Amino acid sequence: MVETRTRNREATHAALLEAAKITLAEQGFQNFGVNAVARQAGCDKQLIYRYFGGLDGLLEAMGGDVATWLGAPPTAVPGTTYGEWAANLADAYMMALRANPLLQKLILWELSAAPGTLAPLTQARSRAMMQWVAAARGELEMPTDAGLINAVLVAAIQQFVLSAAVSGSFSGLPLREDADWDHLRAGLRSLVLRLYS
Amino acid sequence: MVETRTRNREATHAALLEAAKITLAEQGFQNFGVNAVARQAGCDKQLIYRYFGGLDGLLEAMGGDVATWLGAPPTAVPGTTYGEWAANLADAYMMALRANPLLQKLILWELSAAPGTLAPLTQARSRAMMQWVAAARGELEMPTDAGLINAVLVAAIQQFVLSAAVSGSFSGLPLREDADWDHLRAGLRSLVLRLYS
DNA sequence: TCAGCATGTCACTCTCTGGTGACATAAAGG
DNA sequence: CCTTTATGTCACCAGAGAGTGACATGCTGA
Repeated sequence: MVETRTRNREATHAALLEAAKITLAEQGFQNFGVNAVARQAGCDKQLIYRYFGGLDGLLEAMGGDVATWLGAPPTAVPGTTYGEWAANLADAYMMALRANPLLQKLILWELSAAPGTLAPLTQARSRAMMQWVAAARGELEMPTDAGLINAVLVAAIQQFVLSAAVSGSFSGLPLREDADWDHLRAGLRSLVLRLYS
Repeated sequence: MVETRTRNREATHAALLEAAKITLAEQGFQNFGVNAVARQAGCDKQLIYRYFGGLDGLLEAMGGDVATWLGAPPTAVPGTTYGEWAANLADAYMMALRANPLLQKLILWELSAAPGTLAPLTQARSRAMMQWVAAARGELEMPTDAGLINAVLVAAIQQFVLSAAVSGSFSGLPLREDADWDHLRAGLRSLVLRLYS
């Protein structure tokens, strides 16, 4: 019988993982470290070394989780064109990322870290992202230049969300209120539809 | 007669500014601090406090410089359409940013810093960017939705360049060799032209 | 019950950073 | 020549972080 005991390795292990996510989401990667995570978890940092072998191990463990951070993708309605599907997915991704500080911080970290140091998490996130898209796409076939167009969309969306989180705007266009975002969503939708027409 | 003396406030002042740019470009914002800059400049950090009042003052001083970091924008050929102009400018911006680690690190810093802490530099960069674009545009008039389209272009370009610098790719498309970039440039150009047709 | 182990805590070292006061000396002016 | 000031250097402090060895104690099985 495994109840909640004062000493419980599994529970502590899980608590540390949860604390790591909270710390990253709330404090950002700049303040992410063994001390901060242990503080958040309310236990000693020594346990991070014992149970995960250090920060690297903790990051690897977080990587196993990353697929769940985006939630479920929107399901493709059977009758839609590729353009409509792409517009819906771009919209869904933008809103999901906007509501997810943890994922924002991770993306930022990947951009800021020395190359290679964040490899496990980067790969896990990349794979999760692909799966998210693949799950949304039914058996729609892609136009030839969809790869580039979608890359541009994803890139722009990420930059918008990251910039909005820190400055409330990007390149002049305001991204503070919901109305601002609705404006952007509408514009982006028509832009995607035009590109795929 | 102001020659190069062993003691020369102006020269030291300039050396510190230069060292600040080098440090940021080479080490990134994570390692940017009074110690690192002083090391780079080969003098004591005390002088940063004395001549700039601290790191904040040094950043403000860098802000005065920022307009020159992008170099001269491409001049608009008189007979071009807005779409061609936009495609040229996007291409020029992408290549200029790609060749400019200092600007890359600054953008990344702005995205990662706590809101407000980088205000002087952010404003200076924003202003410089506007001037750069304004200098390139002659008396072309913008289509109605050019604001959104251009924002998407700038956002995507920045994300591409930042991601390429750290991982050599973005969302599956490789961005390592010049050939990769040429491919992206061609695709982006046709995409911009289509959007503005 | 009690010995042994797993879990958890503490204290410490080492290094790095930002920041400051005290000191040395080159330059300039009387 | 000598005083004064500006320029530069050094030594130090407090704080935070990574990492580690020693210790305390709850849990478990014999």
